[in-house]
Amino acid sequence: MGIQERKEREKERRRHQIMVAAKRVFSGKGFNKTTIEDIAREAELSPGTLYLYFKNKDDLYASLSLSILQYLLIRLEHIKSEKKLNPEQKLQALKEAMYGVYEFDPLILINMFHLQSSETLKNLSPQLLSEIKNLSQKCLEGIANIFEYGIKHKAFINKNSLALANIIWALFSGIVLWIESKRIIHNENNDLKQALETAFEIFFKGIQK
Amino acid sequence: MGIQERKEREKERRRHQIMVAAKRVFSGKGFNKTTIEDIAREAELSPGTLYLYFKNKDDLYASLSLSILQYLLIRLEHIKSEKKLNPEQKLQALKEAMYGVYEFDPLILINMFHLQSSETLKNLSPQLLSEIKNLSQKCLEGIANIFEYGIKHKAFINKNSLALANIIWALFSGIVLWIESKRIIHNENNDLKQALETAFEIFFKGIQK
Amino acid sequence: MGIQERKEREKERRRHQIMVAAKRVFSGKGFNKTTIEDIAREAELSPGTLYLYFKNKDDLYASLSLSILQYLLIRLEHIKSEKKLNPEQKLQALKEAMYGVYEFDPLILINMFHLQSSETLKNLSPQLLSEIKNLSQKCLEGIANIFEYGIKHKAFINKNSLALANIIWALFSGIVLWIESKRIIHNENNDLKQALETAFEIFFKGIQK
Amino acid sequence: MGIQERKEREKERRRHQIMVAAKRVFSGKGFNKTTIEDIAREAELSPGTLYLYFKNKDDLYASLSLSILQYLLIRLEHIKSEKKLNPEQKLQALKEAMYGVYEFDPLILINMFHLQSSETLKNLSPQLLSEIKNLSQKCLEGIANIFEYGIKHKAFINKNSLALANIIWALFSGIVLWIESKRIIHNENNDLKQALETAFEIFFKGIQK
DNA sequence: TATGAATGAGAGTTCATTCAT
DNA sequence: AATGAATGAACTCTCATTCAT
Repeated sequence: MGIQERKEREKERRRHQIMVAAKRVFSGKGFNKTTIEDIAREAELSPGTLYLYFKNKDDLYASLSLSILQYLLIRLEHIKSEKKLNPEQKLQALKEAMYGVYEFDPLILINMFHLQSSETLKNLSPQLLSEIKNLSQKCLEGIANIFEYGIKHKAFINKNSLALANIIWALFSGIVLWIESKRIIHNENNDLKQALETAFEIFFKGIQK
Repeated sequence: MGIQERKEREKERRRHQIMVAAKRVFSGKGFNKTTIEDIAREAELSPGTLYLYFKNKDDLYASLSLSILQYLLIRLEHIKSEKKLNPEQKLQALKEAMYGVYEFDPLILINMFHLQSSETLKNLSPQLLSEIKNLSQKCLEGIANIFEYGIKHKAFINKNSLALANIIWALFSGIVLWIESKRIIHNENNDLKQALETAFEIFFKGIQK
Repeated sequence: MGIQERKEREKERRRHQIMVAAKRVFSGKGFNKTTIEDIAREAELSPGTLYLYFKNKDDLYASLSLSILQYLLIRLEHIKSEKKLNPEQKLQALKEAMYGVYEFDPLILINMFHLQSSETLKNLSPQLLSEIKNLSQKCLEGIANIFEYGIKHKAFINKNSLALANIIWALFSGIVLWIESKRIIHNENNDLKQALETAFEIFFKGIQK
Repeated sequence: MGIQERKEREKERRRHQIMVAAKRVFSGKGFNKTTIEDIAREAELSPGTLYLYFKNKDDLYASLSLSILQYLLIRLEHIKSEKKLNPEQKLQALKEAMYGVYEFDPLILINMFHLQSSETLKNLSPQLLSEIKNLSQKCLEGIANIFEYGIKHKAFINKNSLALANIIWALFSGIVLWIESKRIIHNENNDLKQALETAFEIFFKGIQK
């Protein structure tokens, strides 16, 4: 049992090591220009080994997203459980959670949004796809829950809370991708934090009663 | 003279024919899964012919974006020249222009946002890249101009107009991509128009004085 | 009749114009890197037109050699008809003829030696190949004739004259190609004339009785 | 340790196996008509495998030349170290070395001279090109050394020894290519050995004091 | 479990040649 | 006679994946 456990842990650690390497390479070169060998080299493993831990390249890519969604979900559940916060404070907490997700690992986040908006989605294994769907669904519900709370307390305008969640999520991803894109196209080093701050400020003002 | 003209027109038509085919295939399979032969088959031409009209696959892909940006720019200039509109009406016009862009050709728009947020950008010919930069720059300025107008008229809160333009652009792209992504992941057929409508409503409310 | 003749002459001129262009391009880029379009552009004609004058690319390439062989043949026949020269003087004349051939058009000459030593030979039309064979045969005989003359006059050692002709021809081509190759590899600007001079001097000394 | 060594050896063997196959195919069809797939098939490997051992087609082609130059260099160094030979005997040894090089592998030798006199040179990797330059430079110096020796001993006429080396090298390559070419054009099966013999005889006579 | 050599399908692209005008 | 747009076969090279060790 102890041995089994240790093996389990070691396996998990190996998986993690690969994901860290993958994240770095994907972020630097993008999905298509990244080769399995690049990742293997970065992880100091052989290409074949990667296939012991991930079904294929797509799966490895998508697995990165799972970790960040899990992190976000924890933050959201934490917000939900904070009974003392008023609606506005919850919104502030959401903003911080989102920025926290970005700071937690910008590269992974960008990866995830790329994944979200890309053809890769179509090639995932059904199982992984369903895990992602499941998690992102839960996250959306977590966000919606915050709006629900504000609406119930007559602090926010009466809109469908899930619709609001989708919009704020789209806003978040749009900003992250657009800022990143400007960095590539224009070599501008725009300040994401500032942009997010402003966007949320406007959004919050926009939904207040 | 007449001959020259006719040839010019035919050449343009051929280019168009290829772009239409490309758009369809790219939208269906994504950039990387789309092969030149796919497009050629769709356009009922031979693969070699495509290279008479486009330097390579990247260029063809990016060319699609140019057309839609041009369309948007025209709409924006039109809004600017409408002297009788008050700030709120201009914002409404912007919303309609954006939705118009989507309706003009949803597939191309999605293509463009994919391009914007992807590695493909890094591989474009400098010339084409600069054309895109140039056009999108002008579009952003066009949007900023609307906010400028509202700020000057004390209708909008006093924020940097270009920052606002970036945010609304990010919001727009985020929504389009996110809705599209939900269509793929969840087979949901979400209503983009409704989402845009709500998002703009909130945003407008958020920047009003 | 006059018309027919003029047409004939114009056709010949066009052929010539193409060959001149081809020579320039082939010399600059080598056979394989040269495209038919390159040549057409240089000749200020369209690709299709070239095929009215030459069966294909190989033929065009080989045709260049014919002209230079013809030139050499004339020089050789001239030497043969010079009854007043002694064997040594004839050898000197041969040397000058060869250098003359080089000067007549170095590019074509190099082209021809490349052709001689290359795979292209295998792809020529039988007709063109036989023309080349025929002409080069005659040239070799012309050279052999000079040696024959020297042997008969007891000025040269008694070797098979055709064998000698082959050797001097190989020496000539070897030097031209080798000097050219050094120019490419080492960026050296070796003096072909000097090398030829020395080589012939040694050779002549080597066959004297 | 033993494992490492064995792997090294096997890798070398694989490389060799590919080179043998390449040589055969190149010789039969020439550089341009030879496809990577041809070579792979001949080597009983897959096309991809070739790229594990050679950077590209050009590199594979050029690598063939390296082996023969190395062989020649060894022979030349051997001649140099033979202190008992007089100048004439050294020349005889050079002749034999050259013929030995031909016999060592006629196909490779012809390949190398083709390479030398062709556009392919322009496309080699700088590294490989410099290896070839280096080796051929050393070979030329080795040959020049023999002439030097003869000149010092007053056996040969006083010419620049490197110039003589270039000439004999050009003569050698010229003969090999010309004989090969006659084999292709005329289906003659000329005797290279005889031609070389005669050529060297004349050359030697030509440089003797 | 880990390796990494080998695979081989498949991609983008080129260009000699054709043929309707 | 001249054009040049269109063809499409053929090329080199890449790389995700497998499997014997």
